[in-house]
Amino acid sequence: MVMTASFKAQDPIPPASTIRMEKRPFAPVAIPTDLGAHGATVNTRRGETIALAFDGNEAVFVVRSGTLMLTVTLPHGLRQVVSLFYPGDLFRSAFAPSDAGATLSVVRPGEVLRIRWSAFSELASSDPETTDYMSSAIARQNASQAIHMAAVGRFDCQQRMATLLLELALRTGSPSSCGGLIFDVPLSRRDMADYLGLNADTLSRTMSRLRSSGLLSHPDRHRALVPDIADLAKLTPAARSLMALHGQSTAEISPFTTV
Amino acid sequence: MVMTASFKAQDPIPPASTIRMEKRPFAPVAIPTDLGAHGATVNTRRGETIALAFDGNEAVFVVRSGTLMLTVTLPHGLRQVVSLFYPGDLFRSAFAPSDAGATLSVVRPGEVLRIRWSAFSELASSDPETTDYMSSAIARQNASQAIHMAAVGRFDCQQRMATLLLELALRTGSPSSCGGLIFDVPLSRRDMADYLGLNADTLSRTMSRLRSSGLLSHPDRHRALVPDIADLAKLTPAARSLMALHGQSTAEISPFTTV
DNA sequence: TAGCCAAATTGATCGATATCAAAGCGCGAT
DNA sequence: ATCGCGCTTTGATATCGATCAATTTGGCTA
Repeated sequence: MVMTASFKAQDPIPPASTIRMEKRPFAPVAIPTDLGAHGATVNTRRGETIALAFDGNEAVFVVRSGTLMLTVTLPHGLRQVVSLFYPGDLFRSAFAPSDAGATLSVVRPGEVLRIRWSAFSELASSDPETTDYMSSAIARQNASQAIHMAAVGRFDCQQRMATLLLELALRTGSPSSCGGLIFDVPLSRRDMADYLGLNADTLSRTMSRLRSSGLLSHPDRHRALVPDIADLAKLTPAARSLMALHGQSTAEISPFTTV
Repeated sequence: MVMTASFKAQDPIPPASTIRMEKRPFAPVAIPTDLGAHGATVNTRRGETIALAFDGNEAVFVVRSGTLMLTVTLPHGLRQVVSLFYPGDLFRSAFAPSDAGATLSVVRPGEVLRIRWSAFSELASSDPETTDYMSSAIARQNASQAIHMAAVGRFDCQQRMATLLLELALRTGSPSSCGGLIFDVPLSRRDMADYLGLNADTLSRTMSRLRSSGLLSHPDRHRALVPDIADLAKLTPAARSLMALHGQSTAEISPFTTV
């Protein structure tokens, strides 16, 4: 039945209070265990490029471990890292734009499941577990992309840097023996800059500033140690959203004040 | 069967030629005609905010006509228009990030189908037409978002403006009686600026510059007339990608050179 | 261990865009 | 028709981040 519903018709510019979504944590839906039976398990190597199509077929990639990165390169060498894919994330070749020099590559080695799109979509329409997984993964990734968009479009250099670090910490961090959180920073400076829409020199400078203010230290080039994650969170306006998205109960990290 | 497939393992930085996706036009899949039977048809009014949840239920919105806009507003009043939804596009409430002041609002009046997520997902797993529609809409939108990301992250002011204008022209433009393409510009300057990650003043200035160079004229404030779309396309590095995405055969618009 | 190359850091300078402020214009309300 | 408010335009100035260039660091190979 079609009914012309009563929408919440409001003033052109509604009061802020009415426009917020209620808190809706993204309960992670696990990768179906038998998904591996429908495709190939691939051990990825750092720096490797993953072909988006194989045998002319579209594919779906499911990240079991490690991290992938989607990049577009437009004329004039304009390069943008569109998104990062962490364990549990899903990527379909058709998500990459045509004529945009899109590549999927490995920033952190791990295991990726590659499944023919035809096989995957068939499975998704017959197996509820796969359906749920796909829906929730896509929803979570879209929400994540929205935050990333806001960061690149609206944050200043330091806020962007803090956002990326917090994202990495939440996704792959683990408590360090000497207190604080330690995590891999698998991206090169250039990749980070291209992810954040910054110049690599500027990014390096910003990182040095964070380091010298004691928010962060580098045991080695591709690792970061954050003594107090709450201090880092204070630097990015997206802190609350990131925590809602990338998990860890807020309690683990609080108390902190969103700025 | 699990097989550890032979991936296209390449050098850390592969030659550009190997990393491009082959041209893969996004064949639009039409909105299933009987989808209306599963939800409510809503006539949207300009400026109206659409509640993302109703009765505490998640929903899916399918744009039949008009244009919607997803906005996030983070602390400090940082506002970003994340994406625009045109006819044929689909939005699920769970695509909006939590704790990010997300709103869905109407920039161009039209008709939107609102369906409970529970009903929609059930339908999607039983009706192949709906499954296909959902998959293809999401793929197309993701690809579009990737281009938008690159524009905001890497383009200068004029390139971003040209990108938006080309996007609008491709999506909603129609041939004008006096030659050229005419189309609605339903967004306010501020909304455009927030979409492109620019300051509204700067955007206005850029627009004036385009106008005075004859690439564009404004019959009225919310309309634009582009005498030669190819000239506009020359200004954005994303021209080819946009055309691949937002349709119209390239022939209609060529000859143009991508820059 | 030395040597080499790519990546990262750092400094100096420049420029594009943000910011601030003042008109100008359009549109709805009275 | 007039008024008044908000959106838009435009100018003057400030600033953050980009660019260019010179080192330094790190990692790999011989």
